[in-house]
Amino acid sequence: MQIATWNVNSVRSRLEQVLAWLERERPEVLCLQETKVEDGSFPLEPFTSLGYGAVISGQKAYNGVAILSRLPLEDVRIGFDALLSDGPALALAEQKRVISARIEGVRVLNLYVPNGSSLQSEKYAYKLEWLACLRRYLDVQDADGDPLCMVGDFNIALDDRDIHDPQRLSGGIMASDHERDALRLALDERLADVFRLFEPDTGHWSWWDYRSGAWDRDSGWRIDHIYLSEQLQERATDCLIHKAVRGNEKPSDHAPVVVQLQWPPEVDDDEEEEELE
DNA sequence: ATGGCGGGTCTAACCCGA
Repeated sequence: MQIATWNVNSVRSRLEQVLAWLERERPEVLCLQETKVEDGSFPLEPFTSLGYGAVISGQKAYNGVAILSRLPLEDVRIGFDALLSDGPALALAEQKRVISARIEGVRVLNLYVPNGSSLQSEKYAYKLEWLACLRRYLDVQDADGDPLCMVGDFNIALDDRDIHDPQRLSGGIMASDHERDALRLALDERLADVFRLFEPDTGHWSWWDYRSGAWDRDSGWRIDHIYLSEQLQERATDCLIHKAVRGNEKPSDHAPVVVQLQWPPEVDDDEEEEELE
């Protein structure tokens, strides 16, 4: 089972590229961020034609998330307010950044974390509030007991290996202590960045700025992540960034990230014998 | 570098992203 995440920077602008990639790669699940479209205008039909069901939560011009799946989507939850009824969760619900569904018994949570703009900005305070709310949301969600695959555009480089020029950029937006701590607090030992289970080295990016020739200079950041709970970490065999997609004509500034899972777990011989007893 | 590019929509002396 393959689960992918991709900030497409407008699903309508990127439609032909997303469809071509889906036809080629055929992941069971693709989570989209920055769809930038209200639900009534989301292009559902091209995806259903390829065999993908969809659950969506969008708004005009900004943000927007969706989960596309060739397997049944169950128990869909939209916004932090699906699990939290307090003031902060309700206030954060205005921006469409959170959607989840259960797929083959796995809770797939798709997030578009606020960027924060700059450390002095009100948007940075919003980002920290949002991450604090994420932590509380995950605490409530834990009661489900389902294995968790949390994906998305986190707009945070977890450590300096994830930045092309840490000397210049570390400590700034997307690489500051407060936001890194807030994300690590939300992860709280229960979730692992699956890319790092396979690749310890720097030099692997998922986002390249449209400006300043960042792509040509390979000056990127790794800010698109897939986090797995313990049960799924043991089932992961691969996590790849589809870098070539960033070289397309009219690309998104993000590349897709894909995890390969042995899921549902194969029943091995020992277990079969136990079941027969 | 209050820069760069490329989405969006109130098509602009616009806003926003990362």
